[in-house]
Amino acid sequence: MTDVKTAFNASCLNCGLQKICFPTGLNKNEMDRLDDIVQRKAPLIKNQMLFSSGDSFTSLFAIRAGVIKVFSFSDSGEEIIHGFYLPGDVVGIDALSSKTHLFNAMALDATSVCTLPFDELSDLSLKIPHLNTQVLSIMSKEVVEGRLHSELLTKKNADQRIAQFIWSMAERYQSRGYHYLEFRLSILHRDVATYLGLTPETVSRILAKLHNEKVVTWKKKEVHIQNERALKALAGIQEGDSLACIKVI
Amino acid sequence: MTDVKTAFNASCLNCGLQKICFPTGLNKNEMDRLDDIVQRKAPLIKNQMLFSSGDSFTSLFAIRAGVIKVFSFSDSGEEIIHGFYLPGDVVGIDALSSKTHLFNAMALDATSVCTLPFDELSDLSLKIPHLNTQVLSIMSKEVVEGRLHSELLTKKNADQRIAQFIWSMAERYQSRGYHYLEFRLSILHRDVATYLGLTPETVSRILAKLHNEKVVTWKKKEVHIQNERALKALAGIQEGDSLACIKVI
DNA sequence: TCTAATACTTGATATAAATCAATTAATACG
DNA sequence: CGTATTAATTGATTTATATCAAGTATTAGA
Repeated sequence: MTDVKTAFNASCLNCGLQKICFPTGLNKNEMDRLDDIVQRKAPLIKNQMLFSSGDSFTSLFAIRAGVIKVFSFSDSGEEIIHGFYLPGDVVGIDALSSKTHLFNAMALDATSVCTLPFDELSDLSLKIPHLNTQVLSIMSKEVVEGRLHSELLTKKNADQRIAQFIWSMAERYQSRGYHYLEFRLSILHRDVATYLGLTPETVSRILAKLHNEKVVTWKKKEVHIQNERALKALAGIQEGDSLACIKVI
Repeated sequence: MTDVKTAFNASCLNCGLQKICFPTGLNKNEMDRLDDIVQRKAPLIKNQMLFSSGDSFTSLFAIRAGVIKVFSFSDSGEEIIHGFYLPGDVVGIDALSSKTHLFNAMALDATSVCTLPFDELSDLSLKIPHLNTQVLSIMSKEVVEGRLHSELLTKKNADQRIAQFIWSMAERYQSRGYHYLEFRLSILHRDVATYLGLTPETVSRILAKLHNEKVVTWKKKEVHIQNERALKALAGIQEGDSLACIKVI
């Protein structure tokens, strides 16, 4: 275990994602105890499944690096994308009630995760009340996130959806301390279309327009925001405001 | 307190909603301890707010009778409806992270709720691990519910959305032991339109069609399902299958 | 019970985005 | 490194649902 930790340079205490992951608000001793139950394995390769619908639920997963796509299929076999999860985000909490995964989680890029066996996490939560609060907090943010997505789907047109999507990714990278005006996004335009309830053709046309208008360029997995103000305006963000206040970032 | 309980005939132990509310899986002693922290007040009247966006979060609310609409407003002031909550459902969990309500909750009819002060519930949860599991389970169902709503918004046409909405209400009433082919629904057609991402005109037209085709009639707050099979088929429910397996019902 | 306000209905028309179709570009892999 | 596969683009056309408009029905309040 110590070897593994060393190999992935990975204790919670040293992790740059502390502030947006589980350990938020834990003291050193508590963090060490959390660390003891965290398992770290070899990274997933692109297109590898973290879990699949039907798998029994045993653990939550905190993302250390990479991107995870969470999705399912409609009755008619169409893919439904529920979200893209970045470093510091936690996936798997939706399976807590059913004890079986109802969704699929796939790495879109080389992705490493911390595995938190849920039974052990539950036991520890009883001893560290603040940890329990953390788990509840992560779940409540996920609920709020879902409602923001519904708002996007019911109230925004195609341009606004795409602007909001790109801007929310920028904010999420910013909150993690990365560059937010230029970043790599290993998400297919097709997947963005699915997530936003649009077709790939529509996404392509709107990205072409945003590129021509020098608002934002997204080519070959690289996003360049050229006009932050215009992008935010399109996304419907009030100047000075942020999605972050209610968003899982 | 005893007086109040008597007045509303309301202890968890005697409550018909046990199986779909908090107490699921608690033994008699545990249920009594839960009962001790539950507060019951006079019912809300139609259009009265249970809480509003900006209110500080102190309690969860379990619905005993009536309907609660949870909603917010977009930047442009349009109402966004996130859900309708029935007896046995729990509202307020979305505020757990922010400690401030981000959404509004309004009674659509005379509605009575059980108030669960969250600090006391948290303390009790540490002593009754199964109660903690219950809270987590309720939240995870809420996440799944949100994703089903997103599926509806991205993959279903107007007819399917309305059929699915009516059928899901029928299932929820059925799971509570009420009549499910004929029931009172005190939800405005306009609110259903908002919830489903449609206009009132579209809802009106489709309800007229479903009435003519003798599938389902919804007039003056009364729903009559005349052709269950056709309704389920429209909603995209496989025969023998149910939304309930993954839905908060 | 009457009246005002709100909710719902129905028809005509407009429109945003889907669909269909045909290239071109990028990526993966032998 | 070249080829096969998959993804993205761009244009022409269709379509589901929104919008606009003008009614009728229902509900709430004096």
